[in-house]
Amino acid sequence: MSSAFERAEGAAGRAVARVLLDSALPQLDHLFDYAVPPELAEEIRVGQRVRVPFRSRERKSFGYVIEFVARSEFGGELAPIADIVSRVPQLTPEVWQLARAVADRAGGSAGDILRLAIPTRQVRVEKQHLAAAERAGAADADSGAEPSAEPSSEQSPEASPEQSLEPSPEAEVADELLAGARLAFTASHGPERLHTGEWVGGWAAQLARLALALHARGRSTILVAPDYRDLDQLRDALAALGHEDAVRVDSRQSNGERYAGFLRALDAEPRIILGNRSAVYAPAHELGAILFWDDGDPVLAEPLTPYVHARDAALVRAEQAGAGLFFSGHTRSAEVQRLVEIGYVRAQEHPPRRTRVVHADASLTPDAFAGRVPEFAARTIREALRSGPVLVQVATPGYAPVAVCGECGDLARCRACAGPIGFRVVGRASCRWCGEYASDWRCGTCDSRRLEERGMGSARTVEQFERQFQGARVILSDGEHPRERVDGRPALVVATRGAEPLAAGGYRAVVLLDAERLLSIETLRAGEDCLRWWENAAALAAPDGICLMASGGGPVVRAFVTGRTEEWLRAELHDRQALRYPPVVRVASVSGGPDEVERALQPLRELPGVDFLGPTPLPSGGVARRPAGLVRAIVRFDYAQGGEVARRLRGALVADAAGSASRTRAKSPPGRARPEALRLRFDDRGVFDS
DNA sequence: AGCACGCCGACT
DNA sequence: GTCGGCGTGCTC
Repeated sequence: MSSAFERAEGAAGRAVARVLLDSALPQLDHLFDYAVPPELAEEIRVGQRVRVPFRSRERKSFGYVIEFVARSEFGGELAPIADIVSRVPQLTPEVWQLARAVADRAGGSAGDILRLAIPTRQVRVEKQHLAAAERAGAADADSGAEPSAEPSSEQSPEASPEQSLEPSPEAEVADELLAGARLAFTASHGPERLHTGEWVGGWAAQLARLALALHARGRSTILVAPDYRDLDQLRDALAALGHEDAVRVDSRQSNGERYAGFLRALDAEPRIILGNRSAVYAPAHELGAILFWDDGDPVLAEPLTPYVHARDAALVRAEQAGAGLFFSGHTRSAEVQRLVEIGYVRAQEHPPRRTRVVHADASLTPDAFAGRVPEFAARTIREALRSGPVLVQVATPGYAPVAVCGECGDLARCRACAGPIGFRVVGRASCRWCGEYASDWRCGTCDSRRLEERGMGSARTVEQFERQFQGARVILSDGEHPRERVDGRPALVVATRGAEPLAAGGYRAVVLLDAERLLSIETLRAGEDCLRWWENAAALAAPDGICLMASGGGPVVRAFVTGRTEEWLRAELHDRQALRYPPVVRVASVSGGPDEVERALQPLRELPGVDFLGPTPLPSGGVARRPAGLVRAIVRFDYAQGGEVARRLRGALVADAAGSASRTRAKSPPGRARPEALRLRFDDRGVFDS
């Protein structure tokens, strides 16, 4: 950023520090100039966290030093920086540039992105890290080697097999990525045995080899996977290849662990950074590539403002850093498919190895139900159970998803919130929205008090299977009690989608139930999500195992059964083109009071490639306790207009927030934020779902 | 968010 | 001529 400039100009060139303040206020999302006092001139650096006076001489705010300039453009007198919080420059120029660009694209504040990127400091952890780095530096100076920030406790790299540059498929891909390639890769089904004896998905072993090939070339890699179970597999695969010291970023870490990893990522060393969605913002020395596993998983969408999807942040970062991008999955997301079709991402051509899939549609043999599964599926399960584990994927956790009146058959509704009632546990009906137990339930139609179970949750399926397959070991894995692994002995494993355990050697059979129920989820992404859930489950089968689609029909099921998922996705994207649905266009939802929303939309009306849905009234009350009178509009725009749309909506947000202070004071009593305040949300894939 | 500034009506 | 209401805009 300004380092060359700094050296040239010396202390005079650093007389003024430009600082980004910690603040959620959109009006403050720009740089403020501060004088660098003489006593801090020696130590101060770009990227350091500082304490500065703000709003008055006494009140202090925190912020990051973004750059130095010789003199300020600001008209008034500059306040001096009060303090340097830590001598470690926590914000690298690359991450700053990324945060700025990502925030601008999403109509948000850079500070909101930095909160995801930089963990809170832990003094003890930092002292430890700096002491270790100093010791290593001193040791290196003695031996005449390059100074290194590497803590001395780490393994010597020569001891591990990871340094080899031998030709391999991964080495070839690594070279392409380092030349800036952007690739979409469909990973083969099936598990792989590590030389430690552990089993991981073949995809994990492959991504680990790729990350190590990049590491061997002296470059850092960011490896992003949706959840901790995927991350554990990648960690194991890396460890088996001799790389024990990947930097981990995940939500289960303590803040100390997180900060320790962050400091290691900051070191001037190539690192493999392994993490969830926020890992895309990690500092990385000489970033070579960002690798994604299963980018279609919705948990990669950030739930905090400005709601930027990890994939989008990675696209920006790869572009800025000149790094490669690698999207790996058993299926392709609609977003990556779009990137392939516009030629921005290149699809790997080799057909992946795929589990044999058979369709055992119950509707073809209507009398063939012996219990939870059609007779043909039951035979397959019995057969497979003789030699190993069998996976059964079900749609719903709990006992029975739906409760109906035992007299008239009407759907049972919660007395408190009118939500649907179901059985999470056998014999215990409760509301699926508010959780209230339906102990004194009465039917609104016939006044009966008798509730009946409808539908099959995972627990009820287990109950059925214990009867139907007597003597079999039945194992349950769901969101509440996930099982990461099962051994290779015969067992009937019932799992909800996404909670399937990995089986040593792979499952003899994978049975997919409830297709019609999954497909009936009314979202724009239902088809895409189903293909992802099914392919990910099928991938857990042994190479000679079988996958059984036990029900359903229609284009999505057909695409899965015949393995023509890419064709289906192409057609799906083509349909969305006609409808102007994402990801063919971008969307932003603009909500708030009718006047506020109208003022925000006004500047967009003249832009080409932009259209509007609404504004329409938002429902009041509900779980969010939203007041009445609010509206929402959906703005759809071409990618090329994204920058301009975001800039104008952001302008409206700043104006609304600046004016809001006075209006709030005048009217509502002090309390929560002004409800009619303007709210923006870009690229929310849920906007078209009811 | 909090605080200063300034414009307009009501007062000494 | 001056005090203080509150709407407006700035915070380095």
